[in-house]
Amino acid sequence: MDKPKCNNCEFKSKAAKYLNKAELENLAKNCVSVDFNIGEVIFRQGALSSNIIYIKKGLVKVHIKGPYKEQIIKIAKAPKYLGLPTTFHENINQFSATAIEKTTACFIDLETFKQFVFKNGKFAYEIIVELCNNELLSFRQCVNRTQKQIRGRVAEALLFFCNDIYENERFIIPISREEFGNLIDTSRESVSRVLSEFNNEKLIEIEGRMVNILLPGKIDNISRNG
DNA sequence: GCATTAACCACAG
DNA sequence: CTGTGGTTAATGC
Repeated sequence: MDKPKCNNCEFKSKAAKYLNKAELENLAKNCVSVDFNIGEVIFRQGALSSNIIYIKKGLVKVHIKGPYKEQIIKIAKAPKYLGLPTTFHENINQFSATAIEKTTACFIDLETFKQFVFKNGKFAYEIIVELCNNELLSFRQCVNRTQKQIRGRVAEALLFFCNDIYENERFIIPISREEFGNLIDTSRESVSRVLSEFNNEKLIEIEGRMVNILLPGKIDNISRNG
């Protein structure tokens, strides 16, 4: 844990770029940066919090308790705000976040953050843009989870890792098969099966968690057509 | 009926 | 933690 120098932060959010010098100094005074190792909980559902959390670096899984089990909502890559949707009206976290890669997160005092929103329109606008994107994403995830079959959902998840997270056809799946299944709402067995199908069909190469997408076009097709 | 899809179980690395 | 095979239930021709 250390005091960040927000002024010349190399991971400054799009919104924070609109903060002036005085505001950035104020932010620095009311914010701490914390490093997390893989598997460490960044914030936990049910715990009290008066912070906005900004992921500067790393990869995080967002999860929430359902009626039966813990459910992974999404994988979120830095840079991104995470504590946002609930903290304005609630000071109890409504979901949890856990690091799945080495991650650095800033904990920003809620009152300080609110003042920026009240007084700096451009800052607030960028926050709204991020929220809108989040909402759109969760709408899409909702439709896809319900309407696509498992092959489509696995293909979609592979493309997500490939395009949105690693920007590379070769990558290492950052979660277990169990968690993969949880994320796309299916069993670990089905994930295993479909991945080896794709492997046998020469669409991907897979060895453990290492993936190489050989035919992104075909995978994209499967993803689209469910 | 028969085929497809996917979950659950069990067992082996 | 994974991969695979058998079984079972639901759904759609």
